[in-house]
Amino acid sequence: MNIGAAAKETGLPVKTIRYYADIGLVTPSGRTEAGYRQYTRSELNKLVFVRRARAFDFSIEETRELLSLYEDRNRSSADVKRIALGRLDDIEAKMNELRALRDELSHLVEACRGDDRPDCPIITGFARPSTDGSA
Amino acid sequence: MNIGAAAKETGLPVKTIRYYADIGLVTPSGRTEAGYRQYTRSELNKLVFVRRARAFDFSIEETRELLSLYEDRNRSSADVKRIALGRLDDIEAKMNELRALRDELSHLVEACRGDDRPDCPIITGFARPSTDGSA
DNA sequence: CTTAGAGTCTCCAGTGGCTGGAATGTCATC
DNA sequence: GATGACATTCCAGCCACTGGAGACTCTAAG
Repeated sequence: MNIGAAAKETGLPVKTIRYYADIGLVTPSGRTEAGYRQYTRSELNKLVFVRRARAFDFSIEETRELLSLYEDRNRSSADVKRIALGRLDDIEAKMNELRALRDELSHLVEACRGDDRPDCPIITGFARPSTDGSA
Repeated sequence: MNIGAAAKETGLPVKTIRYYADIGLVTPSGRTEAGYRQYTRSELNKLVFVRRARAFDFSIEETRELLSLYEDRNRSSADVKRIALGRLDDIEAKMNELRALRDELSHLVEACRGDDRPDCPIITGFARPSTDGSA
């Protein structure tokens, strides 16, 4: 199967599949005489796996690790769980960060009249140094 | 004031301040004979403003826009509010995305025994194509 | 057989927002 | 005058692609 068809099957852009081949994440089983990458059903499965893992914001390196576990018939589920839990922590941390951001920003937005007058708590809120106001 | 002192005052790395000068976000008022960037109180304020805006995940271009509003004595607060509301929408969207991610991933994690056996719902969950399962 | 168009190849450059490092110059202090 | 902290420029790298140029290959139509 050519790269274009593989792209359609997996929902990944052609460029991305080529990139994954370049970095050795999912390498095609072979090439045609003309040099066209050939993908088998098994590689398509791996590509889908990668797409899903990436959709969960696993990094390429984490995905590579998960992929090797995916391919390892003798893996322990503990190995996989460990990685997933780490990712879950990252997600929680990011969410907390965003929540704090949203709360602070929405306070500022609510305090702002949003009319044609110049006074704006958003601007003044940004101008005052909240972190390290030593000077 | 030299760039190092400006860095201390504003809480920004020297490299970053230099970068902001390069891209014309906050340009130093002048240079010494030796070519050292000189920062005035006013530019320090702008740098702090930028640091705060960036901490809110405003992009450099959004920050540039906010900064010009910050400098504009005749701005309307509506202009500022519009930008901030857009950012707030981005934050909400990102949070929803992360929430969905977390929920799905934590389902998988909960279903995984995490022992030395190979069966792992995380792996199988990734392997099945959830988006576009046309093939 | 030719031609057009779609698909594929490689390679290079750009994205955003810095960050690290090399090589060089300057300033203050001993 | 030597040391060390600070400054300069420029180039490269990060991440995970993405776009584009220029060349080749395949397929279908005429």
